Amino acid sequence: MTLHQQIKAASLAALQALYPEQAFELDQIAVNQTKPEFTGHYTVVLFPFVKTLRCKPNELGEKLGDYLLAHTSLFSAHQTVSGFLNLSIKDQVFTDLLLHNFNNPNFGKAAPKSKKVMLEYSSPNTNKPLHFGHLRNIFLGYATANILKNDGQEVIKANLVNDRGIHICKSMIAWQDYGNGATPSSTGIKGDHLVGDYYVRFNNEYKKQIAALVSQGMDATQAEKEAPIMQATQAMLRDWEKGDENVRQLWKMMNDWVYEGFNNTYARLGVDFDKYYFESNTYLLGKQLVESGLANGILYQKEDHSVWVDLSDEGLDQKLLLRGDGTSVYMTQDLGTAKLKYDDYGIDQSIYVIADEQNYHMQVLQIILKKLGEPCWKGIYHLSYGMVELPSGRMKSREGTVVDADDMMDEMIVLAKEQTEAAGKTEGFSDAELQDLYEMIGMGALKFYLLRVEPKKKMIFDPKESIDLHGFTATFIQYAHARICSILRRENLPIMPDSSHFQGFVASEKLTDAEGKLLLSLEQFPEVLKAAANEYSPAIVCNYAFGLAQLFNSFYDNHPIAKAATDEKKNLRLMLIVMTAQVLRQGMNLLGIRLPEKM
RNA sequence: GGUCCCGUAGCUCAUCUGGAUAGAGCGACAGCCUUCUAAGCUGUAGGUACUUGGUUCGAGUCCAAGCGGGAUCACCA
Repeated sequence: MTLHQQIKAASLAALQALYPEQAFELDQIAVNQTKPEFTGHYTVVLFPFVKTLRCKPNELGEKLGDYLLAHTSLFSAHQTVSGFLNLSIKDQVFTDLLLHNFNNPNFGKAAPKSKKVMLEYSSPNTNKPLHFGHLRNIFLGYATANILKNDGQEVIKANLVNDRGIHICKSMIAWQDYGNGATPSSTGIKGDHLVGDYYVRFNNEYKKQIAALVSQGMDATQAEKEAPIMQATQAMLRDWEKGDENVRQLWKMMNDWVYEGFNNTYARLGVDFDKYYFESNTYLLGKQLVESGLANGILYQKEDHSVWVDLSDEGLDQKLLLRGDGTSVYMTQDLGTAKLKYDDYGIDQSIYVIADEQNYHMQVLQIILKKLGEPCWKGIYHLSYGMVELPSGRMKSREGTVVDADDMMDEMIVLAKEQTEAAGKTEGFSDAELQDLYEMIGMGALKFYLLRVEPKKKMIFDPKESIDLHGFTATFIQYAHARICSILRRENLPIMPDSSHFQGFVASEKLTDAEGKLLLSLEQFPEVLKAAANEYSPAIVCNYAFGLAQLFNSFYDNHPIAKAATDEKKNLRLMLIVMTAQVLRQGMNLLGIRLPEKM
């Protein structure tokens, strides 16, 4: 049990004992961290009780505080200030925590529970490379999966690849018409970028053709339909659906280029997947669901044979599920895939990491599944995040106004190199070690930048301003970690020393304010991770880790560690920084951010 | 127009789910390296939490209305 929980429980028991005629609920008891301007670590708010108990807040505070001190071994002092009972935690509670956990790699890790979730993220289209916006999705998905695993859940990371459709054919047509047989190996261009180039090429040609038709007097919407390149693309899609061998071959070849590129990018990003779904395999699945829904009278059919669902009882509109010609739409596919995931793994929850532009779609998906009586509807959770925009607005790959993911990584690593060199911190590293360090710093900064904001909020990224390596950044946390490792090296201690290094240690000296603050923060790590899991929010971990690193830096500045006044203090502080480093590592590890031992 | 999301320091964000005088980072200004890494630390300036009402002992947080920004409401995905 965390201190926070213990204090709540103890306060409840105390109130119950002091006022046996009253009934109290755990939820009524608000326990907060004490504000820095007051003495104490945790604060019980007394106002909720003064009305029913008809007593003065300060009297209640005194009574409650006295009782807690007498009946628990948690507190050393209490003080009531204008309705708030401030409790000071005994040093021994903190030193016990430290002794038991300073080198515990499982501190903050929850016991396994029987909950199986699938978390779908990334889910790219295969017609263009990944951009900065996708990175938010990917980091968010990967980090959240780790956070849920840490919470004891079984997590299957899935990637639903959108590998078919008209947009894929656009790149194919452009390559066929203008590519002259270019391949990644013949051009030296990464596969996903090469295909993306032809997607842009398609749009350029398309625009030209429309303009030409319009100048001949055709109206714009007509021209959009009749542009020869669009006609050819639609024909290609039909051929694809028919299984035309040449088209399928071209399709497979170009998609393979893209996958090779994506795999390269995923590897650099440090993310992976347990299961891939391909829309070319699953896009027909939903049809069956829709047909049985039609047979059961849950859905209805119009004269043109198109199939619809009526959601007016949910306050929504009608939604098309099958076209008049029997082909499926986006929603149909998603219905099928949702069921497939459930059937494949018997999952309890199905999480979708998808941008907030699809909030409505996800809401409708769930409602339709519910109407169809598919049990998988219950577990659907849309982890919605705000889009990443440029100062000029949304990124449009069609218009080439995107910040490319691969370029971004390169730039971040260059930035890390420049700043490391500028700080004169390259001595004592081999070239390979430096390269690894730049990678850690650059990628760490990028990941942290995208994860530190609450997922729901949209972000604006200005490419002209590079991502900072100071302040609220991964670099700051990495630096704190490197400093700790440096001290341990000088003391000839491993990063994770076992208790034999501290034989015979007894904590008897009073903790300083800074020591207490660090320990208080360390103690909160498990509940922070719990909150991050409950709220699907890596940002909570970012904020916590930064706060902890801040506390450490401040502690470091005014407390000698290796040269502490007594052996006891030295050992205590060494254990304290070992634990701090371990918690920082574990927290950042959940976010996919590595911490160097030297920088 | 309907529905949903957002609005906190010049900028980027927190505020532990309703608690004390709203906190960090960047930027600005002023200090701190013969002592474990100055990518750091300490301090100063910076606020009508979009507005107006309401609920409450207590509201940035909950409710209502309005203002501003965004998303979405396709036989696109």
